[in-house]
Amino acid sequence: MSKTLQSIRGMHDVLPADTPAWQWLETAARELLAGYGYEEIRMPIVEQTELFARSIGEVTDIVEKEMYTFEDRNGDSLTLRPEGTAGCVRAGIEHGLLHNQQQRLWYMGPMFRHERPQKGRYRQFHQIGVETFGMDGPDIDAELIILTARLWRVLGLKDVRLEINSLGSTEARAAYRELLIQHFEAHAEVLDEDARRRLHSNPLRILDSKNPAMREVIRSAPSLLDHLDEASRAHFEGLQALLTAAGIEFTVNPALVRGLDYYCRTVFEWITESLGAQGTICAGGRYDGLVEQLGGRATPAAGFAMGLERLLALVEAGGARPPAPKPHAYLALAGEGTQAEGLRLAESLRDALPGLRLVVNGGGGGFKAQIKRADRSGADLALIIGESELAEGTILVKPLREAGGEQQAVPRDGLAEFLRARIG
RNA sequence: GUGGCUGUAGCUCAGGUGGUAGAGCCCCGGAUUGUGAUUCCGGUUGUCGUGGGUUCGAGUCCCAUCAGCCACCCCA
Repeated sequence: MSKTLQSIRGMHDVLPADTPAWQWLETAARELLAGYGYEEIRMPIVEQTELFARSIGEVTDIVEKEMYTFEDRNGDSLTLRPEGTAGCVRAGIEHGLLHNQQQRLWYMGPMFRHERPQKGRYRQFHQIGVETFGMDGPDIDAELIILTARLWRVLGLKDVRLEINSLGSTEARAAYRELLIQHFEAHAEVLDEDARRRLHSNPLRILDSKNPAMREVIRSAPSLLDHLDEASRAHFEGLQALLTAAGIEFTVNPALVRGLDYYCRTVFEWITESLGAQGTICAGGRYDGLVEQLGGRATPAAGFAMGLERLLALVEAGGARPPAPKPHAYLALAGEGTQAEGLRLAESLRDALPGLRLVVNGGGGGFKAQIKRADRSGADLALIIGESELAEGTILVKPLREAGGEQQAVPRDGLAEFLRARIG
């Protein structure tokens, strides 16, 4: 007795009913990124574990408990990528794309995190990542945000808002962190269990707490924005001016922190209220120190990633239905000798009409059944060859969608021309 | 990793207090010889997530396990 096999928890098949939506989203993103001069890069989905430990941060949740890590046959520790930036930087350093150059790159593909699945969160999920290198001004931060805003327009997304913040330089961020820990330690008696746990792992997130008992201690905490270094302050003000000039609405959220250690200065998140608890559809920021940290020459960098499952869920929630391509025609073949003739005809039609979407009946079946399949296929036309058409050298063309459409016999030699006018 | 809810035909779901399973949709066939989506008639479909236990007997009770959904945590 064989047990039925199923997919791994949190890893889902994308079925034919859903692939049109995926392709629509992917195509929209691809075209938009090309329009801004971004080039695609493709990396392996497996990297040395050390790469992620060194980039994302040893004490982050991702590295501590969410990675799919395993031993290669030769004993190396490998990991299924939990995000794309690390691999992209590694590839850029390895192939000399970054030193003294400007790059605008993007990639798309699956990422893996061993988390408890819930709405908008899966163990295998898909991201489009965009990374820029060699540009240190707020202009490129603004470009990244502006292009995502355009993508939302293309996709018809409405319920999204932008939050931005600045973490300051790596040094300023570390100094502020210490200040914050001191502040909360001084008021340890009012901290709840969550906050105590986060005090040393992620003190900035305590600012996010909704616990009313902690409202006062949070309000009186030092603000990150008051402790920015001068250069970061200028950078952040520059970004805000550029966004305003571009007509992009945003709110500054001083509590916005990204979970990955490598971020500095600008961070941003696109958030929706329409998806439940997992409302971040796109997030990113600047990571000027990462390239050097991974062994390259110091190179300014900024980027973001968007979650495709979440984007698609949002498109769905908004009621938009990406179109599924239907066949133009369905070829029904009933009777002696019609199969060979049908296949030959189909190939000659494909030669003459490269964009033609034509389904040839397979698996036999009676006349009635084949017409029925033609209807089910969604095709506009049924092309019918029975024994009498075979003898006459004609094809019966039957409109399936247009009201009052009459079927007509078309000579075989004229069929391609006849169809040409009817396919987009 | 923690918690709540759920798991019956391909799909959506019924199955009071235990007595070995149903509906709709879908699919297939038929309603005069070669014509779909409507109508009528007929038909197929299940180891009731899995494994134990209680019982004369469990879809129905108990335990475990797997999976899904939602929330916490964290994040795209």
